[in-house]
Amino acid sequence: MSATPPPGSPPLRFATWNINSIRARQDRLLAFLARSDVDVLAIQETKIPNEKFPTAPIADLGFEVAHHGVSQWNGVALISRVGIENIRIGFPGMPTFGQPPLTEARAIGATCGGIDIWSLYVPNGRSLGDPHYDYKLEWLAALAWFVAAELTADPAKQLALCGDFNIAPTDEDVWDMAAFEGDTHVSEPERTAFANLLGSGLQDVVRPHQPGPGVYTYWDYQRLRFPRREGMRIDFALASAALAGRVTAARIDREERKGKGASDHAPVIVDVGEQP
DNA sequence: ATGGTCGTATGACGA
Repeated sequence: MSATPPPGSPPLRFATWNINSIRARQDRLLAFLARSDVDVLAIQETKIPNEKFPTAPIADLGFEVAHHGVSQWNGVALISRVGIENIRIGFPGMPTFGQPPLTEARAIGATCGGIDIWSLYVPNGRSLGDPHYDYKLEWLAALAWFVAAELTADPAKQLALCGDFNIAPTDEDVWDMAAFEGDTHVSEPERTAFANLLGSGLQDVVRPHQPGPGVYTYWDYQRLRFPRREGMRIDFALASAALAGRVTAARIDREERKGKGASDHAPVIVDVGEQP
């Protein structure tokens, strides 16, 4: 068990990646950990219950794992070689879905290398007017409340929200707005919810280093979307002001989307400098 | 050609 570094944190690299099934992507995940030099990786859609999660091969590479999965759906994890402490399953006020209420595995948080980091899988929404769409908006509103409370308690907190937010915040974040007319991910309520989340005290720390248009993190498996460069920017690393000020670089590992057996999402990687 | 593909309780459904 490694210790969390003391305040005055060292530089580190963290990343977020919707891997779309740990079982289908285990070899790719291990290869990514081996080559990317990430210290902390937030993954989403592991699609596996805790007891089946392949912790051992990840541990062999020197990483600790905190995974939250209750079924073959959803599932989130944090993978860290700079310690994992203060593990939190879900966030206070996180909504449930349906009746009877279902608590889904969409959020896990921990302190890694002096940063409070969360792996989040925001509900997809399915379609406008679907109960799942309302759930998505409620989930995002609750998340904003949680972040506001965290930053009110400690305005200097090093907080990172990583994950698949299932929202393209601006028209630039999709390849063709006409293709998304009447669809989720681009609707005004979703974009307002995302803006409110930023308003709780967070910044997109990738965009300043990867200006658009044409910068995406997700490409549908269908219709040759990836080779046609027809994607969406829906995966984000959002940071509190104290952490955002330390970010020195960020990139999207588009290479990981290539070839047989790729996830439909690419990893998003952030470099954090030493705390001044 | 109004789909095309992946993933999951392999069977419809979710993304």
